[in-house]
Amino acid sequence: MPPSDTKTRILDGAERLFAREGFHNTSLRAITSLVGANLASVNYHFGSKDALLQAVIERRLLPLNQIREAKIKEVLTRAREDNTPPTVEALLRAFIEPTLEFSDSSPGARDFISLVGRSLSEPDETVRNCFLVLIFPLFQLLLKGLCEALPHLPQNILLARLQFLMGTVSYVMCTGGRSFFSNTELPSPLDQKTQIQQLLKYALAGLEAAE
Amino acid sequence: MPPSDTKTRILDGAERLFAREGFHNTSLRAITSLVGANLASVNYHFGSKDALLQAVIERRLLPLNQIREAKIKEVLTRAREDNTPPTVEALLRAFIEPTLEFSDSSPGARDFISLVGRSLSEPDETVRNCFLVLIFPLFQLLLKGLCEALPHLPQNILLARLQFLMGTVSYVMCTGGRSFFSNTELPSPLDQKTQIQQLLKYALAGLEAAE
DNA sequence: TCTTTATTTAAACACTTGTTTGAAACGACT
DNA sequence: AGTCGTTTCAAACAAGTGTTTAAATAAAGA
Repeated sequence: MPPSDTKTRILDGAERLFAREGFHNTSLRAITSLVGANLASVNYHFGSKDALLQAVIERRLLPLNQIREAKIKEVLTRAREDNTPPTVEALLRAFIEPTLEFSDSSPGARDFISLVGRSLSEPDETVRNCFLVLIFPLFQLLLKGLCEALPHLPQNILLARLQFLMGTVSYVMCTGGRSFFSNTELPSPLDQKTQIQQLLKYALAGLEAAE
Repeated sequence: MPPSDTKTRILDGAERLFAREGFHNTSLRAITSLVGANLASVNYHFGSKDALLQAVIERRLLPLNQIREAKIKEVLTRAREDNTPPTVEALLRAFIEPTLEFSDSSPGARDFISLVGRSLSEPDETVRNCFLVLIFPLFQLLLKGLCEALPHLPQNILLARLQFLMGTVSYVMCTGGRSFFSNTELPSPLDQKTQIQQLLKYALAGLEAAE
């Protein structure tokens, strides 16, 4: 038996509700009653609502980031071995693909991804920083890779473009592939696989555009 | 004297706080005490907190959308007159540039833009729909324009790419040009003007990329 | 077995939330 | 003057918030 069954049940419920209703719009009572736990157990196991969010984030983001970091580093070292600059596409794939595989790995993971996707535009600075702190090193590594891949472009331009990329990635993440505009007057949306292909093409062209 | 001074003071305060702290994290007491109004005046003038949000949004978004719609339609009719497809760049400019001019028009407008920028990833569906309903016709018009500009690309692919664009635009809008990652280890960010130039280049390349 | 630690529970706490009330103050009009 | 519709105000309302408490229960070790 794991350290505490209720502890992970609370994590699961919090993940789900934080993702679907937002952090401030989710009460501890909603979480505990969803997973059949006592209200006080949240503060017993986690200490506070903020600490619960922290735990929800770290449980999934730490391992995910480890995978993404390893993949990006692999691209970088391989390029260094071959004495050629890394390709933007390889870097993008290393960053994006693990996220999607992870998103498909479990139903809770999908909620989590949309939670992370919304983190960039989270108004509450305390909440936002919970995410940013964990994402920043990866962001930095990716920027470094892009500088090697596109040495003819100034760093601050690459920084701006990388942030444009973060914008679309976080949008795709928090919509979970579905469109917010569900309307019969619009063409039917792409399936997830081709949507990702398109995302890669779109971002690739944007990042590599002439200055 | 306008219908009620407090009414617009409340709108201003709500706009500012909704943008900076988020809708659910802003209390009516915070708004009224910020602008020196009585708590009950919100319900007197607007009826409810939700209706206040609605009013905040409509006050600025209706005129802004009118401008954007006019500019896009102008591009479309001019292209039809010349019997040539509209250019993607002209469409993009018609969509993006009015937003930025508007954003610089007053300090409150800047807050408002970041509020709108976050709307796409707003977790609360009721809140999100306040924005989407107003943005949808414009979105549809822009898609139609893109279909004319890039007739060799399938509509559903253009739809996906337009949503990617919305992701980066809303990111730029809600950060207000500033980066979330403010760190000395990063290159210094672009000034706003060149950031917009870069955004146009980035989006243009992404939208026009081969299928 | 008894003892000690870890966990769960119901109840209460102090506080904030959006909303409503009814009286007071104001402004414009005759 | 006084009347009428509009606006402001302090106070209260009921409901919901995160957190704490102290007792009850379960689990584990000696």
